[in-house]
Amino acid sequence: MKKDEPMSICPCAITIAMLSSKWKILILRELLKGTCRYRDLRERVFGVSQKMLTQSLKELEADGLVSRRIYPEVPPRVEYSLTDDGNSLRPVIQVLDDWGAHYVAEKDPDYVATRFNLDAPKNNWMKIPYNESL
Amino acid sequence: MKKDEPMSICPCAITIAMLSSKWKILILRELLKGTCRYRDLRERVFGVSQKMLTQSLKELEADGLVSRRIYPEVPPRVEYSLTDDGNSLRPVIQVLDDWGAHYVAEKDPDYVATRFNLDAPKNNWMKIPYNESL
DNA sequence: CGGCATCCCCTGAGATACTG
DNA sequence: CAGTATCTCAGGGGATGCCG
Repeated sequence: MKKDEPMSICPCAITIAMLSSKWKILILRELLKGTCRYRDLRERVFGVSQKMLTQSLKELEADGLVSRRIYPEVPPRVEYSLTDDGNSLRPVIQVLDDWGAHYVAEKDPDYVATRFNLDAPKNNWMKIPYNESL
Repeated sequence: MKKDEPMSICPCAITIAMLSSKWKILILRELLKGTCRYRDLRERVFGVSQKMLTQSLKELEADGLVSRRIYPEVPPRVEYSLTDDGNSLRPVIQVLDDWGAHYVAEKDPDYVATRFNLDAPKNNWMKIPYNESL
């Protein structure tokens, strides 16, 4: 790869960059099921802090994947849902899910456990309800 | 999500976690084309430092996606290639690539540029040869 | 209810120098 | 050629407290 060659941007790197902050995929996964209030996401995306949830939602909104609707009520109500672009991620997330499921199924469970700190009692990341399919 | 409910691990989060270190997807993308020497990867994965390349390859090998073959020669020769598991990522990366390409195509180029620091002269990340398809 | 503002810590990653 | 070994630093992300 010469330095003076014209370059372009790797599309798969773009996608990974957009999805790779710690909680985003779990948030998107939840929103794939349908519109959701902020507090619902806090409950369902197990382990996410309020700061990270807010921050992730903001970025997802800036990226055009999520839309935010505020109802002028007291107490306030805010609903999050996927945009068309967000929904277009469904097959992507599905493929990621399938590959991951196949990977863990064939791997040494101990390796997977240590690799992702599943043992640590404090670790809530990656957790989803048992037997929940995408 | 109750605290006492049995939990399982989100497969798509696993996949994202495995691919989301800064250079991995570009390395894998390169290895999808075929076996490669260390120095070839250094040239072709534009902008990767020698430390990050070594480190990423190590992790990919530990994850069982990449295999490393050393030839007992002087000077040494080391070739990297994808394992079967690594190759099974091809459709995954293809989907990521398609989605990313579609995303940037429809987005405001200025937004994309600022979002990913494409303007910064020092930024080499994400760069691939012009007109190179997956 | 749905956030912001702070403080703080740890790790991912860059830069540089050295080795079998 | 294909790596190690250090040092360094920015910023991702946790914890806590306050606000409209």
